[in-house]
Amino acid sequence: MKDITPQQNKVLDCIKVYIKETGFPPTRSDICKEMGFKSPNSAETHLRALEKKGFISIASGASRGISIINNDIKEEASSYDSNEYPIVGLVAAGSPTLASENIEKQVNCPSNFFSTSFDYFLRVKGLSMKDAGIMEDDLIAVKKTHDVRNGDIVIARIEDEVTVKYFRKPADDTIILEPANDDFNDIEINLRNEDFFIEGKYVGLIREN
Amino acid sequence: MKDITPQQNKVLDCIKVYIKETGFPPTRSDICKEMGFKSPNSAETHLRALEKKGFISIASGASRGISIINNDIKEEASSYDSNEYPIVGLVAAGSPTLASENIEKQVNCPSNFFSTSFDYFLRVKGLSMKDAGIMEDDLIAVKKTHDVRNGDIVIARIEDEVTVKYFRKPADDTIILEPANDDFNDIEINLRNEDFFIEGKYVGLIREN
DNA sequence: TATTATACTGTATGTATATTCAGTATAATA
DNA sequence: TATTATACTGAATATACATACAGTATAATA
Repeated sequence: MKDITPQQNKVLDCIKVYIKETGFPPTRSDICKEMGFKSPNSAETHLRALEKKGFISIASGASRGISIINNDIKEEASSYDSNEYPIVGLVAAGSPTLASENIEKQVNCPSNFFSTSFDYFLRVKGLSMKDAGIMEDDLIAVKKTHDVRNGDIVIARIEDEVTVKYFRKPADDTIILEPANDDFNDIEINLRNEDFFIEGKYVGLIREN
Repeated sequence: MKDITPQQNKVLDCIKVYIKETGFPPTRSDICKEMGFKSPNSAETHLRALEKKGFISIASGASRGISIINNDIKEEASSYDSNEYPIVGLVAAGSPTLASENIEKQVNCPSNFFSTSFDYFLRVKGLSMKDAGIMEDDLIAVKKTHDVRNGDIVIARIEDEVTVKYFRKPADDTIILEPANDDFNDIEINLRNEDFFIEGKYVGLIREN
């Protein structure tokens, strides 16, 4: 797949949208209307460029004979609004969370399952968030982000250990991670001394019984 | 959706195949070739019949302006091993659990999502099962069954009220429903006096945050 | 410097295509 | 019995559409 120019990309998008909305591809004239061109040849030349670069195929002589060449498997999956998500189990110390050796298995789940999109499931160890209804072996849907607020339940990494806790930041250089269980104590982190990293945010939960 | 004749079904299939193979819909003439007709009007009348019956839509004046109307969600979903499950909200007293007035919405979820198959989601009210990690507004995956054992979490109906509790049957005519919260008391049911019914069994949980 | 790719306008044309009209025939309703 | 739906052939036609040709202009290569 060769490089596509911004304008050609617009034309390609406009074709995709047209097909999605009508069920059939546009004519040169339709593309002109959508793109604001005044000559059908503007559309024609863009189409030939897109064809040459392998993004579409054009059936000769046929009207509306444009078809999108789809070598993007991801997009296909998203059109059914469903994806495979990894379940991350016991995270090995020092290895990246989503490294293949940490992935327990993949599960199929609609991508819009929770109100917020998410990136993977984390299997919970321990009962430190018991009072928030998060139990041992539950699957937490995690959205990879650094944008967390006070009160959010976050997935954090301190040194080499991954933990799930309430997030609170009372000062610029201090973070407090609070468990939801009286048997556990708050964890106070001094950002100047400790290796601390926010892996993501808790956006949903699944429990298999 | 009205009845479709065998011949109309063949035409509809041939349109679907054509779109799948070329990326755009056929002309009347294309349909004739595929079906062996000798007049474009044969295709035209079939198209108009299919349009009238709601299987396709035809854009007036546009070439290849046929689009398939897809109202068969089940078939699409099942091929991805996925189904629509109802979320049952506040169950109106006296009405059957799955009556349409109780269904909050339908959610798409793979049918093998939990280790046990299930029939619907119930939205939890109250905190009586808090210590079992079941919180207010959680969605419980419920399997309709009467086969419940001591220690199972069951969805039960006492008189006109639906409740989620631990199940225990100490004697043939007695059932005890135990909450998982010290603020609540056990419910003891005498089967000879009370109207009691097991709606199903808790097999999984989903929480949207 | 010449060439090529991009990015357009504007006109023209043959044909691809939808669509109507005129028939024929059969089976199922009213 | 008349009507309507199905299932076709065959011909005619206006127009929807692809596509080629003639330009203009800019930026990027060779």
